[in-house]
Amino acid sequence: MALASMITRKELPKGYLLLEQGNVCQHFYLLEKGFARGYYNHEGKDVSLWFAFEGDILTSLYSYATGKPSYTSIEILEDSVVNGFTFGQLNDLLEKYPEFNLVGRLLAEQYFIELEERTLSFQFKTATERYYELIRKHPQILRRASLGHIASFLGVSQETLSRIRAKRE
Amino acid sequence: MALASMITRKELPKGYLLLEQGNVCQHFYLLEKGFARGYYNHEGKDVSLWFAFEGDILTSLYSYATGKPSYTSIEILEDSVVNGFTFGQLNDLLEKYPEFNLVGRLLAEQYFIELEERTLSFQFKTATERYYELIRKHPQILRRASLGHIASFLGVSQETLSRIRAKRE
DNA sequence: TTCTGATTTTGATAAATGTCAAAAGAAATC
DNA sequence: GATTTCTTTTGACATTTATCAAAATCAGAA
Repeated sequence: MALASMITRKELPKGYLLLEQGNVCQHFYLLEKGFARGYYNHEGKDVSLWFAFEGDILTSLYSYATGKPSYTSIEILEDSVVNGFTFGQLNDLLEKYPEFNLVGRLLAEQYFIELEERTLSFQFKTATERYYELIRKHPQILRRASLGHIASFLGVSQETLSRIRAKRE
Repeated sequence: MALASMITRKELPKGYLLLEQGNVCQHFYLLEKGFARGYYNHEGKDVSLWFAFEGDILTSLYSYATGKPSYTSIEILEDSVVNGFTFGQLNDLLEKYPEFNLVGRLLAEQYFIELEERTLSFQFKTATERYYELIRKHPQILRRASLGHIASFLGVSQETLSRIRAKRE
C-alpha cells in the first residue's frame, strides 16, 4: 500500500462545508491552496476556533482520537485545493509502520502547544493585545477573514472589535 | 534497559515547587498520591492552569516537545508521592522501541482534547457554569484547592467566585 | 452603473465583572 | 487558649464589554 495512492485531491468552492458539527470526521485533509476555518456553533452563536492556511491540516483531532462526532465544523472560506485520506487508511499505515506514530505524536504535541498558547492568551491578554498579536503573526488574515469571524476567534463581539480597530491610528 | 529501573520514587511535601517557570522541564512524574497544580505567573498574577489528582502526569509537555523553558510552574498542594523519569530516559526508550510512540501519541491527543474542552468552555460558558461543571467533575477539588486557586483556574477574580458561591443554596 | 444584500461602524444603554477596602472567618503557631 | 496569619466574604464603585438599533460602507449581481 503506497502512501501516494491513498491520497485524493479535491477542489472545493468557497462556502463548502468540509465537516459538519455532529458528524464523525473521517478524513485528514492537507490544505494545499486556499483558506478555511474551524468553528463551533452553540445556540445560534457561531465561534471561530482556528483558521487554516496553505500547508495546514484540516481535521477534527477529537473525532480521530475518540471516534465520536466532531463538535467543530470546517468551512472553506476561499476556493481551495485539499489532499485527503481517511482515518482508516491512516490507521492501516500506522499499524504496518509503527514508526509513523512518531509523526502522529509530534503532530499532536504541536496541536497541543498551539492551543495552550491560545488558552493562555485568553487568560492573560486583553482582546486588543490578542488582536494585534494575531495580525502580526498572520497579517493576511485581515484580507481573508471577515471581522465577524475574527471577532469570534478573539472572543469579543463584532462591535467591540470594530472599536478596537477604530482606536488605533 | 528495564523500564522499572529508570523510575525514581520521591516523597514531596506540600508547597514543594516541582518545576519553576523559566526552567527547562526534564522529567515526567506520575502522581501516585497527593494533589498538585500547574500555574502561570504573569506580572504578579498567579493563574492555575490545571489540577492533578492521583494517577495524573506532572510535566511540561511544552518543555518536552520543544526543549525550551517551561512557562508553567508545578506546585505540590498536598504531601505527595511521585514516580519520575527523565526525558532523556524516555527518548532512549522511544528510540529503542518506536512502538512506544503510540502511547506518546495517544497521550498528546488526550492532553489536546482536554485542553480543547477547557478552551471551548471559556468561550461559551459563564463563570458560574464553569464552576458547577468543575465541582461536578471533581467534587474533591472543593476540599483540596483554595478559592483563589479555583477562581484563577476559572478565569475570574476571587471575589466574583465567592459571589457565585453565595448565590446558590 | 445601479441595485441589493452583506459587512462594518457608530451610538446609547444595560449587564457583568474587576478593583479596592474592610470585615469576618478559619487555620496555624506560639 | 490567645495571637497571628491566611482565606473568604461583603460592600461600593469603576471599568469593560455586550446588546440593541440604526447608519454607513462595501461587494457582487443584474
